Amino acid sequence: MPEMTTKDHDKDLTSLRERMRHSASHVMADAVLQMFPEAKLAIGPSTEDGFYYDFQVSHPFTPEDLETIEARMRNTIARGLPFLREEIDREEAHRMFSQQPFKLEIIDELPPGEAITIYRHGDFVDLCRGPHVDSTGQIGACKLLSIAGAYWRGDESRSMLQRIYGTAFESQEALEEHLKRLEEAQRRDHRKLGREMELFIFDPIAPASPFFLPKGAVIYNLLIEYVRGLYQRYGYQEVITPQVYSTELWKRSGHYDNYIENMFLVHIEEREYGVKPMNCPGHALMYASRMRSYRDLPIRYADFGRLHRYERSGVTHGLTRVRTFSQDDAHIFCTPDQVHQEVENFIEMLLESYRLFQFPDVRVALSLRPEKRVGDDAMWDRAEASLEEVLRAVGLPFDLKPGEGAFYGPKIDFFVPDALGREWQLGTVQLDFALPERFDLEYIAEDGSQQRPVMVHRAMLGAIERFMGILIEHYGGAFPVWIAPVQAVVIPIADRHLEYARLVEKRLKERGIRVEVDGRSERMNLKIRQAQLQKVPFMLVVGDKEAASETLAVRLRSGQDLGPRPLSEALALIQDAIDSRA
RNA sequence: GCCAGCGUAGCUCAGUGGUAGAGCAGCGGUUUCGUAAACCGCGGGUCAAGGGUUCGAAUCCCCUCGCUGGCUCCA
Repeated sequence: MPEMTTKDHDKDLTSLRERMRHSASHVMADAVLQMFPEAKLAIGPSTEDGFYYDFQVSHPFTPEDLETIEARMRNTIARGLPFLREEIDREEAHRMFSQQPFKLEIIDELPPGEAITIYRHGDFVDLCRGPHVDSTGQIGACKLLSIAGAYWRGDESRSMLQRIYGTAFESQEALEEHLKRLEEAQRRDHRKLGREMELFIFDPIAPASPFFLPKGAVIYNLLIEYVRGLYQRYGYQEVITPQVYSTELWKRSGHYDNYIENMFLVHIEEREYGVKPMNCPGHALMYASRMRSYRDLPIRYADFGRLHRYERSGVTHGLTRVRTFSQDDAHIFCTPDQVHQEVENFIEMLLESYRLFQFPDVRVALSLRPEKRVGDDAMWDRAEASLEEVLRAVGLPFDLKPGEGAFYGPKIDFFVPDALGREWQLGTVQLDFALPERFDLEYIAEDGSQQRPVMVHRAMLGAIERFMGILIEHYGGAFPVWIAPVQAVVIPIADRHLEYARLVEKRLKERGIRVEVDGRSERMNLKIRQAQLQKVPFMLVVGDKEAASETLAVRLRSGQDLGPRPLSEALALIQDAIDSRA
């Protein structure tokens, strides 16, 4: 027998948990049926770190119900009932699930000839492909977590079911560890940190619209400044465009037909205007403002313009889904031949920035032609192939998402998870064949003919707001020094050290370091504690010794005490940390 | 938009039909201190908004707004 490797062990554990959780969902459905015999069962799979089951019941589940269900589940688990697999034929399946319309729907969609399997434990039976653990006794420690609504088949036009989420682990310790991780993640929640660190606020007077406080604005502007630096190297030109356009523009761009319910409209002097949800039509106008030669291409217009989108109530979320934001948006106008190189250059720039921020779990998706689309198949073939080639050329693993592309072209999206593992789209690069058509964009080719350029929409960080939200959670508020809103706090021990503290402040400010002096008549311990909570990278303590010797006692937010350092050395230390962007 | 939950002081929260509370923060004072919370005192509320039930509502009901967790959506 070969020795079992860690990898095998992980795989076994994953498979055990999957079977256990799937089994737990059956046990939960059993408990729900005991309490509500008229409940209709939908589906109950295992998930990344738990399971759920969807039910249709007229009685809305309450938190108390959850406790009762959990108690019944524990009872079933304690009884150690075996899971029994059976194969049945279609007719029998119909009979068996005659009271379960959702199950009937699933049965009818199974390809003919495929075996129909059911799993039993005790008196409960469910249509199910399996696999399960051998007996309910093997389920381990489980806990129900929340109640949510979910559409049958994920279809908004069909009934809303009640979903119960839960999780199960092989041991009580593993379960508790998981719950602790969740709590830990909640401490990193950017909404909580944003308030505590005075980065931004929200006010119901402008729902889903952040107000960036001075410290938040520092980070916001530094991100933009960073992107500007990249643009300089990668050949982008920044432009500034209007905020509000007559709806004639949105009719021409197609937004009026496809996006109007997400737009803020204003009526002035009997004319209708739309606040821009995107920059692209404005850039198309600039492109079209003069004759273009193939020699001018590619043209790369970058725009940090503020966008407004009326996101449906219920979908907004802290900084990560807002109604007003700006993106590191740019549009590249190029010849079809240049598309590959442009997309590749963009991905290179994007990966450079993601490396800087040390995102460990970037997921890449290539979205292909949707059913409703513009352009002929040959064009889509070329466009999709071109994006796929680039991904292979740069060696990025990616998921294919058929049907998920924009109506105007295929796209590559970059997703990064928040503290709780929810994925958010940050970067995107989209090919667009529709807008150049609608705006009649042209360039004169080498042979003198008029040609249609391709438009590439692309954003690297995506919405700065969303990016900041992810960044806050990623670092738990302890930003790298170059981006920390306050890089150093000078902490005088007693009032008599204030004068020297001010001198230190002056020296740091001369270097452009973002420094504050905590000059309150408070104890040093309190000042250190508060600087720690604010995650300030450098705490510079000054007392009698330091004032006398022109030194600083340097403390890091890790808790490490570097002891007294000459002023010049401390300055160099901070400067290095900033310059390295680490 | 849909399902469910929540909304009490700046923040975190207690208060389930009978006079609105605590801690932190804030303000005033005392303390001048060596690496994560000194001490004493004082203010602070349209209990989200509106309507209803009741002798009486933070508490029960209706409606609106906002937030949270999901679902759908993310052009």
